[in-house]
Amino acid sequence: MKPKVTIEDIARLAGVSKATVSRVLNERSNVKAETRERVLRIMQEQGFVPSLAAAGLAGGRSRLVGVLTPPFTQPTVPEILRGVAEAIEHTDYEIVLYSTNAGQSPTTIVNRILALGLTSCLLVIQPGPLTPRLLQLASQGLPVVVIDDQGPPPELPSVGIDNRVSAYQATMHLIRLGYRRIAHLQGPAEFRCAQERYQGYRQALDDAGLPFDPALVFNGTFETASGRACAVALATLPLTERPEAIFIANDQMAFGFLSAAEALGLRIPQDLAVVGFDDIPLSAHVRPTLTTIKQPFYEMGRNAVELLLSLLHGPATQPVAGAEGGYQPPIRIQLPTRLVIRESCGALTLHRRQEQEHSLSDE
Amino acid sequence: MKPKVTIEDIARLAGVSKATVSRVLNERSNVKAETRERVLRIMQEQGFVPSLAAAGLAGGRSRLVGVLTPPFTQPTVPEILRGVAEAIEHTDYEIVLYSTNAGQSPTTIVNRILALGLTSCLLVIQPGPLTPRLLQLASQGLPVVVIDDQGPPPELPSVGIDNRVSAYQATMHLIRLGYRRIAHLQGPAEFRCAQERYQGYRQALDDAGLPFDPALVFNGTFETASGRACAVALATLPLTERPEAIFIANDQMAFGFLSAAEALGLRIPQDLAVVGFDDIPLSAHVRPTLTTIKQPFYEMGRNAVELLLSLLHGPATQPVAGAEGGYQPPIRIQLPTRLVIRESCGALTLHRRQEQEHSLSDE
DNA sequence: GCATAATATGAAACCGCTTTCATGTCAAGG
DNA sequence: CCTTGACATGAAAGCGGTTTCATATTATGC
Repeated sequence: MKPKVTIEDIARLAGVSKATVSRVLNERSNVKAETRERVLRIMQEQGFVPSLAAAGLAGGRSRLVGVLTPPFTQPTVPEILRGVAEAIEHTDYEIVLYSTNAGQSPTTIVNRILALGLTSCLLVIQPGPLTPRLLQLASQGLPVVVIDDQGPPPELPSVGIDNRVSAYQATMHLIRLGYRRIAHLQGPAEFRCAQERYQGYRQALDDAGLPFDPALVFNGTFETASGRACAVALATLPLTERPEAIFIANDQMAFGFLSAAEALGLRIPQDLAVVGFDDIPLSAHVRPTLTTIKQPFYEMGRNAVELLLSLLHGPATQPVAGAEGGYQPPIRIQLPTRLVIRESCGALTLHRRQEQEHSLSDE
Repeated sequence: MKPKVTIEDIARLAGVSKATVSRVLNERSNVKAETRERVLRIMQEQGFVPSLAAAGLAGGRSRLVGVLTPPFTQPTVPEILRGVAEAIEHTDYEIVLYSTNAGQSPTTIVNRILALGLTSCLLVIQPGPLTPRLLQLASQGLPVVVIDDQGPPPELPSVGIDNRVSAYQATMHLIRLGYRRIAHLQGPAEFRCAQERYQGYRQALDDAGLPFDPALVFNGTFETASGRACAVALATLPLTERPEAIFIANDQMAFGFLSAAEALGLRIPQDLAVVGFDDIPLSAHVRPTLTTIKQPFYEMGRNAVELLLSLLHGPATQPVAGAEGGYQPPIRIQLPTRLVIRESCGALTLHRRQEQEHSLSDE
């Protein structure tokens, strides 16, 4: 291996001290233009790239962003990560990836990450509740940005969507299509987003003056299997009690629902309209294709990085633990979602739609 | 932020020197058992975790594995990465992720990675040819493992599959189903795997005594669009010249083919049987579901990490540049693939199959 | 023309750990 | 009882940067 070019080499070649080279490196203002030029040229010539490790050690802060992710096979993750990676690319930071692959305790992982001292900030992609440890660290000044879920009061700077409004739109879409008995398959209660989506659903019913029937709300786990279970449960309902449509809290469950429905001879959307939530890649390919709320995962990744870096550079990085005065809630970036209309909601089968507009006007 | 516990703190608390603590840390043998115990206990109590950054700096080698990947949205990547992440988790290494998101030159990226001095080894997920720079570095002793593609003679230690044999199986499967005119949509020539798959296809035809018709080989780019283009090209062929089946060099193109075929009124598998290659998640969900060769991506990731670490620890890590004597080709781990039979090849529609065997005998 | 401030640069300490080299200790060997 | 090692440990020198503090240089004001 060729010996690495160090700051010392550059200093010698440029006839200056290491300190000056370091200043050039960090774009400090107090270096004579001429000197800077020379140093930069030499660095260029020598192909010098400063060691992140050394810089981190010496400077006390590092140029590494720790990214904590669920397994990549969770279908929303790759897009988010793509956004993260792309945003990082435009900076001089790098990504250290901590995948919570196995079922380790998140707290353990977080501890390990930080103790390693590599990264000085953290990007957490975590659907579901945050660990107390993370909150504690953040309150101690660790820059953290969370993608996706958020505890009741926003606890950490985060990037996400408005689940309530999005769910409202999804449900309202079904209502506008003329469906009146609309079921909901919700996510697990510990997920904040599951609750919010449920609320959006309720609100839409209310606003449309539709009665709410608790029997039409099913509990899911956000996993495919619970979608299947829900379809089975629906199919066993007496015909008169069957809903005409269902808003399913994520696409993963919707897939399970779709496949079970097919097996049960339930035609989608003719017998039952379905709207999902997420718009992951598969959603455009299942049969029938899934009408769903598109989450801007890529943008979420990008925005999260930007937010994190602004936190890092920004002034207010030091919310002293326990400090009371001047509390301001953590920044939350809320990105817009979009309803993607495909086959499963029945909107594309026009004659059907017209029928429904009739029945709507009856109201 | 709480002040980090350093090796010095531990040393003081244990009443030993930093050097001794370091020895314990690195599991050197020459520490009295009693001392080791004490130090370990104190480290435990203090929740001490050594700084990777400092260790890397001081030791000249680091515990960071650089992983160079294509964008995560390339569908084969997440599974590989999952394998990588899981394998890493069992070690005390961490992953630094370099995603070649934008269209930057790979050489630039590689240079940057190494110059950063963070990582002392590299895992390259790169379909397609390797950059000369990478080869050069590897020959200088940088431990590198490549996943997937491989230049004509294996140039670097790598993990992958036997593309030739797998393609052979795919094609042979079609042949066994009774198809005789079998087309091939191949990947771009600069991809080694594309060539090998083509060879496997040829070989299968030969072995089955089927004539090879160059007009039935189409050039693709491994992207969806070229699958569509191929379907269009096929559809314009006079009926008599149309193939009965096609082996498509990757699933991505197969999807394009499938969707275009549908639009063109070409029924799969009745009018044309299709076999793909990769078995990415979508493959089980497109309509018709895709018969394909399953690549063990997850295992590839795991094996690559293991290979890389063994290279790192192993003795022969120093192939001095230019050294001639005792050359041994780089290790290649070849993982088995599997033919996954789904709808698109027609094997599942039995009656239909019989029909075809009839029409076959007519020829 | 000289005091004073602003600007540019260098010397050296330091970040947390590894490693070399020196030192100290103790058991075996003569 | 005194070597001779083997073993255990400590002191100190880095690793490649950053940062503080001091110093040298130049610009500014009166």
